[in-house]
Amino acid sequence: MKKRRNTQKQELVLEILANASHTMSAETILEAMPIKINKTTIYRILERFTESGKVHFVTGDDGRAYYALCKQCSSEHDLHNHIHFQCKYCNQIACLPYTINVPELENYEVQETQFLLIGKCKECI
Amino acid sequence: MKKRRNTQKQELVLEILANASHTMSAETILEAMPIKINKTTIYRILERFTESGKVHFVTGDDGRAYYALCKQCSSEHDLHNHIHFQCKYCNQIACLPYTINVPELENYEVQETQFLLIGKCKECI
DNA sequence: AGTTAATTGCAACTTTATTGCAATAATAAC
DNA sequence: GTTATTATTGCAATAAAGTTGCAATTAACT
Repeated sequence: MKKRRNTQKQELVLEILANASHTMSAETILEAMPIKINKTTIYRILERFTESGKVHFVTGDDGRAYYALCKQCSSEHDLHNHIHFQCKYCNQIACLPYTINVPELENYEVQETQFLLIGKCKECI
Repeated sequence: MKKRRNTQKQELVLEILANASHTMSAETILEAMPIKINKTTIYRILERFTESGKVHFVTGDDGRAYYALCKQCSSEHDLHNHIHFQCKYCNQIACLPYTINVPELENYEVQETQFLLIGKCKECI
């Protein structure tokens, strides 16, 4: 993969994620796009950013992927081991500023984590 | 919903999960069934058991739901706050005997949790 | 300019899970 | 026991999320 500077579409995805207060699904990002863009492109942009460590995602218990800019994540190879909260009622997923200590496991090599709390958020209580 | 004793199919689902060393997807359970059964029925049985607290599930980062008998889960309203480990290579998800302490959050009411570690398991290292 | 490689769009497709409806089976009421 | 009621199951169709192959476009490099 040759290094190339970000295209306009890639920048827009980053911008949208940067301004988001919650994680966003691919579809929501698509809707937030000010210009016409194909959904496959969105998926591919997100995939590349996830691989490069700019973006991480949590899989909600609805099975959908929710993306966020890596603001809290320190390094390129961060475990993304902060907590996410998914509200069952408004279905939003937020990144919370709480980090979970990943235990040392003999038989497993941990590369990423997904810590998801599920329940009711302040808006919906 | 009236109380009724488990049907044969429901018992079989429980039995399969009880004998499993890892969590199982709906499809895997279907394949493990010794008798003919419709996939919709599997989904509905799993849904009921999940609601009643006999079974819990984790959503893998592939978006699929993986089910397990609640062996480690103490009460009916357990948070299922033990760790799961998903191997990226063999795609198996295991319940681990490590419990994560759920932090007290001001603005959120936690009802369930999904703690997933992702990486490489002993078999695949 | 011409070559090479990355990016994007489009349509078709795969996979997982859900829904509506009819058929069946189990419990309760008589 | 027979009937009424309610839960369970099967089947076919559908929904939703994400993926794939291929052609077209765009950007960088020489």
